[in-house]
Amino acid sequence: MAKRSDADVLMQRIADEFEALPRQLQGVARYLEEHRTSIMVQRVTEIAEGCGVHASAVVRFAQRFGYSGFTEMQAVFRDAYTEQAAPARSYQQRIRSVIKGRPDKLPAVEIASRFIEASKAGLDELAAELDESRFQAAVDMLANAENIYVVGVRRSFAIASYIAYALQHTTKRVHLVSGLGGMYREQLRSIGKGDAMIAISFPPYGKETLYAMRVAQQHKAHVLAITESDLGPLGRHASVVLKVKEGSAFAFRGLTSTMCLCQALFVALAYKLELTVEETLPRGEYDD
Amino acid sequence: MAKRSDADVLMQRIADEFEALPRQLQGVARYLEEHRTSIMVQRVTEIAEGCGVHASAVVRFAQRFGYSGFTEMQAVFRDAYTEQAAPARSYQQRIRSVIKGRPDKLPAVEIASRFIEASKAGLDELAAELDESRFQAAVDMLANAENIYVVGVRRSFAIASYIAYALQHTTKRVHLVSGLGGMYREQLRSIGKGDAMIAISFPPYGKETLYAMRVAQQHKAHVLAITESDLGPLGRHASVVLKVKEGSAFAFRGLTSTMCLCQALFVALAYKLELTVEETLPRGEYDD
DNA sequence: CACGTGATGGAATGTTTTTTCCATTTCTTT
DNA sequence: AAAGAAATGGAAAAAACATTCCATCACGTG
Repeated sequence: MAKRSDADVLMQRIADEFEALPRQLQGVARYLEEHRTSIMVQRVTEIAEGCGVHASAVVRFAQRFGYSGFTEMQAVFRDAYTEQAAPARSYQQRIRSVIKGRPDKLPAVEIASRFIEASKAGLDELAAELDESRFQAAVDMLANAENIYVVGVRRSFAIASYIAYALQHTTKRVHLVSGLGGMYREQLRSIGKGDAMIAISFPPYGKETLYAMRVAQQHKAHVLAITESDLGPLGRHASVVLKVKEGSAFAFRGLTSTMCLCQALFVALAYKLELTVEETLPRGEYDD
Repeated sequence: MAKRSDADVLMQRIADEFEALPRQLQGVARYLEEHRTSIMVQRVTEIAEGCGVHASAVVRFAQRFGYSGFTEMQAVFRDAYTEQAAPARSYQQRIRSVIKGRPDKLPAVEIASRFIEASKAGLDELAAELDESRFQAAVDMLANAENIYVVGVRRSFAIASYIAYALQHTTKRVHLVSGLGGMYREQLRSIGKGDAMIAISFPPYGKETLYAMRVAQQHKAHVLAITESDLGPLGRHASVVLKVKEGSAFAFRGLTSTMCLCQALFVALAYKLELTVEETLPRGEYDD
C-alpha cells in the first residue's frame, strides 16, 4: 500500500544533507519540502522566485543531488504523481489480465482472487474520482423528486433493478422502466416535470436507455446519468452525471464499482431523508 | 463545499460543445476528460500522442475554446490543482472534525467514501474466506449443467438477474425464476435431473427462494447456494455453498461482494468453457 | 588586511516545446 | 460529380525554458 516512491527517497536524501548545504540551497530545500506536491507543475523560475533565489541556484541544487539539471529532478516528482494519480490504467489492465493470462491451467480460484483484487482497485479509483458536488447534486435531485424512473438495459439492468428495489424503501413513487412486454414507450408516458430519472448505461450504450432519456428531457424531467463519461451520448445530455470507470477484460466489464456507487447513493439519500434503519429495511414476512 | 474550479467550468463547456466538434477534437476532448488529473504535467506532444493526433490539433482545440494556445489552457488545470492541493494537507483533520461534529451533518460524499471503504473491506474478506474447492465445484457444476435456473428475490433479485444475463452468453439454457405473474411454480416446473440451480438469499431468507430450492431438490437438480452461512435454511440443503459476508455501513447491507463473487464465478466459468470474446459479448445492435 | 574559496546573479547560449503557416486531404453540399 | 468548406499533418518559425558561463561579491582564514 505505502509504496516508497523515488520522490520520497530524494526528499530523505535532501533532509540528510540539509545542514551541509549553502544558505540559498537550504532555502531551496525548504521550499521543495513545503511545496512538494506542486513542484511538478512549476517552472524553475517560479520556484526560484518562491525561494527568493536565482534560477541557477535551483539548477545547481538539482545537480548537487546528482541530476543533470532541474528538469531531471522535476521528472522524479512528476513520475511519482502520475503513478499515483493514474491507477486507472493499472486497474483497467488488471481486470483485463484476469482472463487474458492463459497459461493453460489457471485454477478457478486463482481467477476469482485476481478478479476480486481488480475489483478492489476499481473501488479505489471510484473513491478517488468521485465528484463531491455532483454526488451531492444527485442526492438532492432524488430527494426532491416525487416520482423516480429507473432505466438500464442488459448489462445495466441488474443495477437498475437494484436501485428500484432500494428506492421502494423511501416514500417516493418508483418506476422501473423494464420494457416488459415491449412497453418502454408506455412505461415512460407519465413522466413529467419535477420527476427524476436515473439512467444507467455504458458503451456501446443501449438505445432503449438513450430513448428513455430523450423522453425524460422532452417532458422536462431531471436525468441522473450513471455512465462512463461526460461526453458519451448519455452523459452529454444529463442534468447530473456520476462517472464510473469499470475495467473490462475482453468484452467483460466489471460491475462492482457501479453497484457500490449506487448503494452509496441510496445510503446518502436515505440519510438525507432521515429514514431510520427500520424504515429502510423493514424486516417482515417478505424480506430477503 | 461545492467548489467549482475554472477547470470544472471548462470541462462543462467542452461537454456542451462536444457534438459540434470535429472528429479529432472530440478525441482530444475525451482524452482530456479521461486524464483530467495529469494534463497539467504533460506536454502537448504527449497528449497528442495519447489521442493519436497531431500536436497542432491539440493547440487548435485549446484555441477553439478561447485560449491563445495549449499552454494557456493547461494553466487552467494547473491552477485548479495547485489551489486544491494546498489545503489537501488538512484533509485528515477535516474528516475527523466532520465525524466528531454530529453525524447528522455528514456531507453526502463523506457517506459515500465510507461506504466504499466498507465495501473494500468486504472484498478483502471475500478473498480471504473464499473456499477453493467449493468455488471449483461451483464452476464445475455449472459447466456440466445443460439448464441453469437462477433464483433470488427482493434484495437478491438484482444479482440473480445479472447472473442470468451473464449466463446468456454461454451455450447453456438459462432460466431466471422471476415470479412474474406469480408463476414461481410454473417457472420451476420443468427443472430436472442434471440441471443446476443458482439460489441467492440472505437472512431473513425469502421464502420464494427456499421454495424454489426445495423444488429443485425434489427434481434431483443440483443447487448452488450463494448465501451467508452453511447453516442457514439455504446453505443447509444445497449441493455447493458459496459464502459471502457483506460488510455493512450505516446499518445498510452491501451487495458489492456478492456481485463481485458472481462475476468472478462467471469469469471462471467462461474461462473453463473457453469462450472467446465474441461469444461472451457479441457487439451488436442490442448491446449495452 | 589581503587572499582564496565558494556563493551568487546577470546575461548569453543551447535545447525543448509550442505555435503558426500552408499544402494536402477529407467531408459536405448542391 | 464538382465546388467549397473544413480538417488534418508536416515543417518551419517563434517562444519559452533550462542551463552554462563568467564576472562579482561575501566570507572565512592566515
